[in-house]
Amino acid sequence: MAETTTRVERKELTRRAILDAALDLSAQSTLAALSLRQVAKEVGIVPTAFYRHFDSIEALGLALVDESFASLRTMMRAIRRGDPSYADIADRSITILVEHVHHQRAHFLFIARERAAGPTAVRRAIRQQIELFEQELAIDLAGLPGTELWSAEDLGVVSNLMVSALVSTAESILTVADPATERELVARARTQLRMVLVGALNWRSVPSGT
Amino acid sequence: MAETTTRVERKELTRRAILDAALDLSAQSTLAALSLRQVAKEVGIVPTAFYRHFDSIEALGLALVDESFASLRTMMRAIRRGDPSYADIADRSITILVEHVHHQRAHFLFIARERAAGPTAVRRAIRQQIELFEQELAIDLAGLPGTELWSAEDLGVVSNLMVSALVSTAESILTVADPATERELVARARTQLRMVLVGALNWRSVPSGT
DNA sequence: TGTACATCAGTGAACGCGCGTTCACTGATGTAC
DNA sequence: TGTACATCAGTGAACGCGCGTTCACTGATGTAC
Repeated sequence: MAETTTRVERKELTRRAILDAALDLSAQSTLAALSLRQVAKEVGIVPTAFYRHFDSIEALGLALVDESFASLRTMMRAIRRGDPSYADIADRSITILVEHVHHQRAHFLFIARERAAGPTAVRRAIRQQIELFEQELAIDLAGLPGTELWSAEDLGVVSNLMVSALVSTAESILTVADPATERELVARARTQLRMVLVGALNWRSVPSGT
Repeated sequence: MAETTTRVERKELTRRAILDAALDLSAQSTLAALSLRQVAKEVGIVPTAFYRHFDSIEALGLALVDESFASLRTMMRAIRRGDPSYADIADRSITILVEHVHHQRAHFLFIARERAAGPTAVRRAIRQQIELFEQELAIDLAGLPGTELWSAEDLGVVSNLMVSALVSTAESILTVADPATERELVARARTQLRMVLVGALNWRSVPSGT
């Protein structure tokens, strides 16, 4: 029963517990409606001890944004690995997205929610991260065969559309419970990403009125 | 200075004032963080008078969902009018969307926010309305030349993708202040909708591995 | 190794405040006759 | 048209509660010597 942890380690444990509790509790409505006292109670500390770790709920929210996108970046790297053809990049993106949505469910729920409803600083941080995500996807697209002549503008248009579809798919997956519906969603998302790539490769050659 | 309004008319005026105040005040964070007392204060009535009009803030929220989508349906009808070619339907959809986002800004902000963060009943109501919107778009698509052989499934995939892009565009427009950036967003959205249509018309003919 | 002092995560009382909701009420408007 | 009664939107006091934040504190852990 000897104490095996240092003071620094125990502080970090409490910090983690606060982050986890906030992620959990904010799911019931939103960060904006979450009280410091609820979090403290859930963690099992006195309300004032909260201040040893964060200045405010908003500051806590920014830390959660960082955490959530760290897991997204891991996902991005997984998609980028390997040597994907066009069909691959659609398949791989969706497969890995679905896997991460399940594995990091709380983080994805948090982002989906606070993107639109969080405190201003939190919303801004999330938008920045999604833009970054889009830019990285544009770089990936630039490495694919057939895109050599695309402008930076073209790449941006396509990656933005793909990210919109991915965000929308992730949000849909978060709201469905049964696996059958989810499989349909996933199949639809796969088709959509392929359509976007096909459309992007063809659209300049199509007369504007047809 | 004679009273020219009936009791019923005055009650309706107060109800409107409550809805407008809630739409306005909830923009500062979200419906979940909005108090009945704030609304009452803004309207200029005593907190308890709120109950003469709504059972709770959540009930008020559902009324706002109805209102917001009524304006969206007006938009849909505007898009559906006329005899659009493919190029037209993309142009017209974006033009009318942008116009309505400006004109009904508060309603669009409300939907964007509460879709992810509102009380459960409010979220569900919003999702239902967006699905309805998608289904109506699928019907419109079915009337366009070139889609005769598409299955209901195909129509659903395309309309879902288009609605995702439109929702994303509307949300982006709501967050940008300067007209130049907005013009870029609009141009991008136009290109995206055309790409989707081009992709949808071509994708079956493309070998899956290319 | 032992001692004296510093650090600091967590405590607990206290504060003033805004919250949703109850209740009995008021008085202008509406209605029946 | 005039009167007596019913309706009901809005009032105002009161309630118990959870909120964020302040403050002085405790006592285990860490550090200097």
